[in-house]
Amino acid sequence: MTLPSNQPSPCSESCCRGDSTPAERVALAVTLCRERGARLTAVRRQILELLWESGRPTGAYELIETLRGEGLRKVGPPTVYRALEFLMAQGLVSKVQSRNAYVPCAHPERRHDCLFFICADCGASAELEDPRIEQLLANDANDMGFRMNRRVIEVEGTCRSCVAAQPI
Amino acid sequence: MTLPSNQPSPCSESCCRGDSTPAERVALAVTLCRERGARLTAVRRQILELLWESGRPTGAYELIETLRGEGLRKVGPPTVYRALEFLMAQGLVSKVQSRNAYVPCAHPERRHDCLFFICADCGASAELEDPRIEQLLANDANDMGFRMNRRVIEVEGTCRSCVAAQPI
DNA sequence: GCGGAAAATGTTATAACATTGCGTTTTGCC
DNA sequence: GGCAAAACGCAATGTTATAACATTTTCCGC
Repeated sequence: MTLPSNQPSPCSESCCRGDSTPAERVALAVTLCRERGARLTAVRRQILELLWESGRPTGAYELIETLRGEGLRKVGPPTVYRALEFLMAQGLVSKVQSRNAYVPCAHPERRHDCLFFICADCGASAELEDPRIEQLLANDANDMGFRMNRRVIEVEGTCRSCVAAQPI
Repeated sequence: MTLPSNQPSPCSESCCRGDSTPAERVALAVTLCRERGARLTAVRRQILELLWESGRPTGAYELIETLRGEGLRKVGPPTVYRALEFLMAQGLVSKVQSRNAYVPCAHPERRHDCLFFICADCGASAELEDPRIEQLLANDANDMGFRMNRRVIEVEGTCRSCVAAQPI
């Protein structure tokens, strides 16, 4: 499958691997980490799994609650934050800065910053890639003599299904 | 002055009102608020002033410190957060989500979300407007049936002068 | 000016998010 | 098996933000 490189590609929708199960997502993560010689330990894997199952940006303390509830584990904040740090370093998870929450990344095999559309109504988030925006940002940075590292793009609004469900 | 509408316009640089003093910035804010029937009270004005004087994204608690230091006031967090909320509602200030910090806006007269370039080295931030990026985001949102409200775009990197100052 | 409503601010406490420091356990490797 | 490095558990604490309620200030019609 080859996409024209100047088109945006939605990544949490029905295309891409949008229909993959959390288990499949985690399996991919396991493979990637093995290839990279990175250690996807039990806690780390569990947290990634929870994020995929959650389906929306999830806070660190919410993850702690869930872990404590489901397991026998006694996890503290540092454990979770360290795991999230690892997952972010591997490109498996991204932080939604405007919500202090974390989402799993649809394309961990490619290293890129994510672009998120977050529904204020249902809380769901969709990941998108739009190389045209990347390009413009890169150009703007270049024009200013600015050397770009990371970038955050987050759009807040109402998703299709919540718009549809709304009263006039 | 008429700018071609499809060009990005840097707003904390030497163009735009980049050479305005904090006092001039505050004066503009006073005018705008008067026009709008919004009350730019003492605390609110002071905080806006501090932000302009600071020259970099500044945290709420840092503002509290400074206010306590310079004045006789006994300001608590709620006071500052309420003031920031007001200033943001008026488009006078914007929050840098990736830093939990606040910056004054170069163009309070126009209502728009800001795009920031933040130097990881010196902490300075530059505001930019790029209608082309806005347009692409709007199109992407539209394609997904997503109704867009707010958006956050923050680029982290190294600014021109810090790049220049760096060892090879 | 005066009284009442609305807005803004002060005050205390607490919620929510994140990190430090240090000791213990697990893992990879020779 | 033994060692070093990495990961984890744990307690405390730091940082950012808000809730709830009392008090003060401002606006506005009279």
